Amino acid sequence: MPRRNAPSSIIRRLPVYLRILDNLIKKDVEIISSRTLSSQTGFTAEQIRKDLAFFGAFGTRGTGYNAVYLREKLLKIIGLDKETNVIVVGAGDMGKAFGRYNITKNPYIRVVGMFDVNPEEIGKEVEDLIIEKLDKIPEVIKKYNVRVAILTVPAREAQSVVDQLINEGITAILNFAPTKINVPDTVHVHNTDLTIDLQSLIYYTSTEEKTLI
Amino acid sequence: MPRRNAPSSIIRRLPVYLRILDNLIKKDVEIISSRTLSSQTGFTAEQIRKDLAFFGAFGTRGTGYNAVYLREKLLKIIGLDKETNVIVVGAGDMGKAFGRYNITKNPYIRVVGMFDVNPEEIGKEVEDLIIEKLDKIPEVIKKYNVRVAILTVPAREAQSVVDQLINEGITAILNFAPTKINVPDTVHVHNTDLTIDLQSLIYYTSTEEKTLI
DNA sequence: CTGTGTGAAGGAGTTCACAGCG
DNA sequence: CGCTGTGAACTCCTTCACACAG
Repeated sequence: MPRRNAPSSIIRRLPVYLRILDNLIKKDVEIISSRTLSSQTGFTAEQIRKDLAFFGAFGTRGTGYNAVYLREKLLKIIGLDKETNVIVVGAGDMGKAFGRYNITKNPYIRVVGMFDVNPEEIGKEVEDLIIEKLDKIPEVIKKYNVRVAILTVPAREAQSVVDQLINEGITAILNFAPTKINVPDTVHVHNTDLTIDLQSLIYYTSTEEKTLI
Repeated sequence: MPRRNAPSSIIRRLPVYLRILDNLIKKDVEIISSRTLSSQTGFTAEQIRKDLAFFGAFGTRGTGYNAVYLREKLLKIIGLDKETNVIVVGAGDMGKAFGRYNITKNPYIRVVGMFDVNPEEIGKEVEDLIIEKLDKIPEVIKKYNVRVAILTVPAREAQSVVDQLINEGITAILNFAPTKINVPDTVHVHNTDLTIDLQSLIYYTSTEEKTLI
């Protein structure tokens, strides 16, 4: 469907549109304009139209976008029209949080496995999952056709775990380990690093004080 | 110290440099080149030099950067030369994870309070913190001069909590609630949204399969 | 006359190529 | 001669302005 490689900046906004659409459809909204999407997302209306137009002309001039139709298009573009299974590697506090809290409430994505090295953690239940040893990963990947992994292991273990995961067929990694991980071009990584995020926020609090003086 | 408003893209890389420097200094490395930083961070050497040069000439031509000196400069630029206190609002799994796991190990940042609305959670201990009611926030903010909050409440509560926090003096928010929050220009927000991150990753796994066909 | 779709202009950040200094 | 520091070229995205369709 994409005419050429879509800019990652667009790709990161699509799920935002999808979420707004889901909410509005629940409220029986049928038609939605780029202006409405703009006020709910904070992106400009022009940008939203450009983003959507990148994948095709989904709207009706003078009217707006049909919410249900646009939602279906977005699902297809993102790849959420079929269920996606993911695994969580690293069953620390953070991993457990993802295992139960965030994802189970998401209609499109399902956590099908949770893994850790720590023998004390093995066998513990997190929601409907049982924490297993890392060497069970290949089995689960095969059974559920998993391509996406959430990585919440300590920094020093990250690279070796990543190497294993890639070897076993993972092609996308959501990395919460506070370190750079090396992957081949075929694998996509998104890094989220609390320390980096916090420290860069602190920059703004301190410069604000400076400029006020 | 910044000559003009620093681009946020630079600001987000500074903590990465800092982390590498900390690691290298522990190994008694004294001089470090932009090339070394490049291989450890994945950013290009030119970019790293530009980033650092934005704040001043910290290196020595022909040699490189003095690790300890550069670290001190970075601490000062980011605002980590003095201890920064933060609070966590929302003591769900995610909030608890941040309360104990990630931040207590960070030498520059200290979590000084953890808050929730749920009466069942109040009084529970997380590491050396006791979960308190939201109305205790002003007290803690005053006592510890807090400017930064980590927000891990459900989406529907986010905006009202944010309004309170800003009212009480918070100027920077690390937002984990899966929703857009509205703040005045004086307040900085960084959004981290697991669902958005996962869904955009999934885009790449599905397009990869398409292009292989 | 409303709201989408889009070429053109503009802006922000990155890469290049090299000057400058130890 | 090595590695930093930096103007200039370039690339990518965003904003603007308007044509176009209902």
